[in-house]
Order: sequence, then C-alpha cells, then structure tokens
Amino acid sequence: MFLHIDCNAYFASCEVATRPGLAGKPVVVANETENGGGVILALTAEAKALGLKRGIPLFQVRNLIKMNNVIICPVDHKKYRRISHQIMENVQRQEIVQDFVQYSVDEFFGTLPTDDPDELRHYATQVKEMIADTTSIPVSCGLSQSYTLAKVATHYAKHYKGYNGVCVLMPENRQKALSMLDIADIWGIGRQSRAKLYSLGIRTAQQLVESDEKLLMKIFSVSGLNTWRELRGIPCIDLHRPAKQRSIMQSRTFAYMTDDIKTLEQDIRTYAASCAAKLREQKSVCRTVQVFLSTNRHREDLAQYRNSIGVHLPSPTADTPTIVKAAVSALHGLYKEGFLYKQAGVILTNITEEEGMQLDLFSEPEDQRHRKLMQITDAINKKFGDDTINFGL
DNA sequence: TCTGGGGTCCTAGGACCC
DNA sequence: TCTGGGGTCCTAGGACCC
Repeated sequence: MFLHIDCNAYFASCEVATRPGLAGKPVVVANETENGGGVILALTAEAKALGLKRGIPLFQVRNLIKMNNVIICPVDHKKYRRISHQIMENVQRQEIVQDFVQYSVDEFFGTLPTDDPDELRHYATQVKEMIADTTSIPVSCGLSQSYTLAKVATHYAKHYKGYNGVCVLMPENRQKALSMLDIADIWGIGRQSRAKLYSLGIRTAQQLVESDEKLLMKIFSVSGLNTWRELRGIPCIDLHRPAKQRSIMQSRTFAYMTDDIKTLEQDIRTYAASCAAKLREQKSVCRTVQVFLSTNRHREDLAQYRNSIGVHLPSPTADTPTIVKAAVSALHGLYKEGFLYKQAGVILTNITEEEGMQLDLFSEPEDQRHRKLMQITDAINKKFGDDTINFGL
C-alpha cells in the first residue's frame, strides 16, 4: 500500500518549531517586500481562525493583523529545505517505510508491505509521532492503493479530527470517500480541468471514476487518464525523477513598476548570474537562456505586454559571462518602450550533465579561462552568503 | 502604495528527413 | 480536378504541482 505524508501548514510549522514563543499564537509566513507588498504563504491554525487565508495580499488584511497581534515571519526557504531534509533522513533511518521519496519540500511518498488496515494505521502513526518528536513538525498521513488515492486519504486525515492525522482508505470505503470529494480536491485536477468537468456535470471524484474512459482521454489526454486510473486503484504514476533539475529559474516581481531598461538589465544580470551558479552547483550545463518580461497584470488601466525570448548558446555551458551576455541580449530583443514593467526573470533550459559534454569544435576557449574564476567565486559565496562576490560585467 | 517564486510534464505544430 | 507516406526533433505554450 502507498503512503503519503504531508506536513501541516509547513512554512508556518517550521517557524513555530524553530522560534521559541510562537507556539499557540497566530503566525503567518509572508514574502514581504520593502514597500509593503507580499502575500500570505502559510499560516497557523490560530491565524486561520481569524479568517486569514493563504494567498491573500498583506495590504488587504493589515487591520486584522494589527488588531490581533498576528506575527508575520519572513519566508526562509533555506530553513524549510533543511528541516525537510532532516525529516527525510529520520524516516529512512527508522526503516518502516519503503521506497521513500521526497515529492516536494513538504510532501513525501513511500510504501508499506502490508494491506491490513490496522497494521497500516499503526505503522503510519509511528512515523508521524517520530517526526513530531524529532522535528516538532505535525504531519498528516494517507494510505491507499495508489499515490492519488493516498493523497485523497491525507485530505480526509487533515480535515477530520477523528482520524488523528492518519487515514487508511481501503477499497470497501473508497466509493463513499470519493462521493464526498469535490473534483477540485483531486491531485492533478486544476482550475481548467475543474471548469470543463463541471460543465459536463461531473462534480465529485466518484462521478469522475464512473465517467467514460474515451471521453476523458479526448478531453484531458494521458495525464487525466492516469488520474482516473489511480482513483480506481490502479497505480500508474511514476515518481522516479532525475536527481537534477531540468530547468533553473530566477524571477522577481519588483516593488515598483519601471520602464527603464538599465534597471531591468541590472536585475536580469543578477538573475542570470545566480542561475548560472545553481547550474554549476548541480554540475550541469545548459544550452538555452530564456528571459521573460511582464507588465503589472493587476493594473487593467495600464497597457499590458508580456513576452519571452530564448537564446541558443553555441555550445552547452555554465559560464557566467556567457549566460549573462545571452540573457542581456534576450532582454534587449524583448524590451519595448512605453510599458511599465513589474516582473522579469531568467530560465535556463536544455540542461545536460557537465560530464561527457559535447565540445563544440569552433567554440572559444573563453570557458576555460573563466572556470577557475567561477570556482573561486562559487566557493566564496557558498561560505559567506549568496551575494558576497559577483561578476562586474 | 501594496497582488510570490520555482518547478514538471504534455501536446500541437513546424521544420526537417528519406 | 489532381498534390505519397512515413518518420524525428524541436519549441512554445498550456496545465498542473508545491
């Protein structure tokens, strides 16, 4: 049987776990910017009880936050990665869960070698309690015959107190569980698919399960069909993913809107350089540098423009100057006067392993000359912080 | 005033091959 | 009027995830 572990209100739980005095208080984690922007990313049960929700901009709830002394924690991804790594190691060391894989920063999957509901509940409870004891992070566990059904079980574990955080979904109670579940709560059904299914009169997971396979294939293609099969208890999702990222991205929504290409260029240079550093850290090279630019989509009164351009490099590289140069040229190709820009970013794609890299017969030996320099800057930044030293290009 | 950031996979369609 | 039949590879964009 498949096990799914989901950390409850993960970012907020990490803050409560690591900062004494936060327990029992309304806490929200937000990516606050210098001019008061930012949205709520995670919140504790106490904060939820006040009516706050994930995803709402802080400026809309300033009063509520002030009146109730809600604590705002700035988002700290490094901390969250560290704690999830710890959870990963602890569960593996415990040797109860098999094929344990990390799915995201706050979710894990594995299997248990039994289909006895009592044993499953017992094992999952042990894992859950071990995680709480060692990291103070509360988690919910779901168990069933496929990854998707295990996530359905976790949904119930989270929303019904009686489960004590562990829900086992067996074939005999599956129909009832799926009849009570809105299709929007199924893993793999997003906004677009939900709208299409609603218009066909399909609103519950059970109705989806009973729908015609060919119809679903026509509308949603293989990914939708996989979801349908998984809900019927036929596992067909493979979580084995390459260890290295296939794309590397950095982007920001600016505090202000700007039409100044010099300002944009400065930002693009910074993003490109930091993407290149990430690329080298995973010992990869890339062949395409993509840049995107966008106006403020929330301002309907202003002229809108968004676009992206991908620049192909003559040969795969992780060389900062080469990547930055490509990003800047892409930016100049994209930029149009007369718009106020709010967001920009750089994405590295067509990533391959550095080792066994195909060398271009005609490429310049520039890469070689920069290599030593980048090894040193990477080492310094790793030791003293990301922006300690950078390229003045 | 103020509205996140970082990923994956799939598909259609174009360009090209013989 | 009528205009092969297969393929592959690449990319942009959409949909989804957290």
